[in-house]
Amino acid sequence: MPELPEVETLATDLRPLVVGRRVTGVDLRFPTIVRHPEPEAFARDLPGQTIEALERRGKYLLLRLGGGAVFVVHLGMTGQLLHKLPEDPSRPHTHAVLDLDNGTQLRYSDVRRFGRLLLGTEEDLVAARKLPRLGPEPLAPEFTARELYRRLHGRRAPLKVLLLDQSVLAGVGNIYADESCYRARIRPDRPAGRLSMERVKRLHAAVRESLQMGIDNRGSSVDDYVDLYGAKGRQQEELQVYGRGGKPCFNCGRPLTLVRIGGRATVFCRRCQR
DNA sequence: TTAAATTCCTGTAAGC
DNA sequence: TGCTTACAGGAATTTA
Repeated sequence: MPELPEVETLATDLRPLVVGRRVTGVDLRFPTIVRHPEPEAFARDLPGQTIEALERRGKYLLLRLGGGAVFVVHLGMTGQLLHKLPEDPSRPHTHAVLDLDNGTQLRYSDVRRFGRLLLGTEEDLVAARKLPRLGPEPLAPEFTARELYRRLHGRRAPLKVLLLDQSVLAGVGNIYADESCYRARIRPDRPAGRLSMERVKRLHAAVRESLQMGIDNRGSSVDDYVDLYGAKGRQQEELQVYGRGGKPCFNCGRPLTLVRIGGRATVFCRRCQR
């Protein structure tokens, strides 16, 4: 599923294709995928807008338009954004198609429909509770181990739960949370607020390395994730623990433990992670 | 404020 | 073979 590295890959590929382009038409085939404003207003207001910049924030894709407006895409679990020509066949579960002024199309498909499309100013979307307040960007230079320590300190929830909490840290999902804990050699069920500064430093480095490796490999395609052109990433081949419950740990050979933490499947090594 | 539980959604796979 | 059921999970929402 799309997490920070997958959305970053999409943003990097998409930027040169859409920045400077004007949206000439919107075909909204499954209107409820639009969460703000009303689908009718969305389909009416988006055409005519020019995409001036494209950014990633956490797992969100922000396409900045004129006048302070922003077109927001969140892929949920199975959302896909594809760059196509009008004559290309339409995949199943294509919920929205944007026509661009160079004759190409941006198509959004999403089997489970956990994703969402938004349109408005960032302030309005936050005020309407459609765009949550996100924690820091894990890869930003100003995000330090001390900052992570401060955000975890005093919290009683398991580390895994807080790594998944987008208001604590933006962009980490189930795959990279498990991979980061393994890399840091910390049990994901440990109360986050009791970790020593030394261990938080290790965690901080592990989170950043796990995410950067994901970006370098163009994302993990464990479920439906594909890039703009429908191609899979390579990071799923590098995963150490995610999806490997019961299989041998690559470090010590012992079977990896599968548990549920915060309602999420969590895999870790009882010997290598303490 | 924090934490835990529930909900949304459908394709896939396991079990009978 | 064909049916039922459990499971996958990001994040909003509800409850405690």
